[in-house]
Amino acid sequence: MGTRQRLIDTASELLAGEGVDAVTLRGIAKAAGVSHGAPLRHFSGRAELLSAVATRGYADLLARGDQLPGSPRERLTAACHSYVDFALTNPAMFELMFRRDLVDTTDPALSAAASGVFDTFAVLVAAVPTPLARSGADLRLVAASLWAALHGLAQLWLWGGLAGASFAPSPESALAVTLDAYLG
Amino acid sequence: MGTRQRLIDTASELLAGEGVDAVTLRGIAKAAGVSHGAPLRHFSGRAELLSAVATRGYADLLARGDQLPGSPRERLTAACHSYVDFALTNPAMFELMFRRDLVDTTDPALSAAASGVFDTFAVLVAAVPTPLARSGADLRLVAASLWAALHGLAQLWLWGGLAGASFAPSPESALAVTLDAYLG
DNA sequence: ACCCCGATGTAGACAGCGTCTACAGGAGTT
DNA sequence: AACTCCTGTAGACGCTGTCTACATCGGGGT
Repeated sequence: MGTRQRLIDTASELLAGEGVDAVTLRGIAKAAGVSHGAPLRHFSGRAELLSAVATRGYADLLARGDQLPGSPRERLTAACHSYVDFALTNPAMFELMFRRDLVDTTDPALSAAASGVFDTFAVLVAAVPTPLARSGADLRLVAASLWAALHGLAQLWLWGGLAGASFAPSPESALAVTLDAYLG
Repeated sequence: MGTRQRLIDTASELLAGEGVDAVTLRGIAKAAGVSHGAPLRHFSGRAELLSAVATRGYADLLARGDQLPGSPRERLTAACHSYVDFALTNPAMFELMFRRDLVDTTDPALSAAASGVFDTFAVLVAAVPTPLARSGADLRLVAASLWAALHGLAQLWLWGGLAGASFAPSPESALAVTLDAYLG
């Protein structure tokens, strides 16, 4: 296996195990058994390496939402659950994927992977006759709005702010309310 | 004015002007005209200083949603618009407020300010007979879900991902769809 | 066979960062 | 007057990302 791929793998493991702060170029190099300058032979800098990691994160996320069984409505609800579940299961990867300061937002592979996720989700939304769709709303706008709702749910949950004093909802119960709002 | 308050003010200006990455202890100290070690006489570390800045951010946000005129429904929609508008107008502050790695999440003043925002929002939601409320959903759960939807909208917009190829919605149009989903 | 050159990896250096420690002055108390 | 706490300064340390100089090695052209 090439050093480049080994660096990406090592970074992914470090990310999942130690969190996003622990993913430093020098730490990755040490964990991969190379010198601290070796990563710069394969990536222009930290942002480019992390972009490669985040790109694989989007690919993993897409693989979850793709080819789900069931009716259009079932597939959409399954995709929504899957999105939140991905974030809660891989919090560090989820954070990296949406941290503009850590990745190279101009990376074509990264933006392609990200758009792939949204496009697939938009197709799922378009196949379900939601109340919003019946009222004539733009379907891509509905998809963006629902995606944002799921995204905010995951983000706020990871942030820890949804559990206030004397109020500790589960992510599932909040997600159920969200899906109720959109799917009727 | 005391040095402590001057440091908070300087950090806020630096945050708004240069972004969250530029808010370094040494940079704040230089901008405030003190030595690089002076901030540590007033704050235990960077996290505590940034927590004070974020606390004021929550206070500013709360001031926007408080005492809005009109009917309960009008006040809720105004608060929703206000939340997204705050994020889009103060992107660096908004990012800082939800960056757990930058602030001290155990700071009592910070968590109190954050809960104040959510509690105020929850009161606004409880005063409006939404379709979800009529169907018997927990009102605090509805508030959390709607808050998450607004939050995700702001976050994804700042992230830049809502504008895909051949699809460039405005934040307002996406927000309108979101409000439609929750308020019917 | 030889040479050369590009690719790959190493080691050292540099500036910037947060944080710790030693030191200096100044204000207030006893 | 002496002592103590508060505030500020200056230097140091280890960490980071990144740059540069140098070594090594393998394949292609003469």
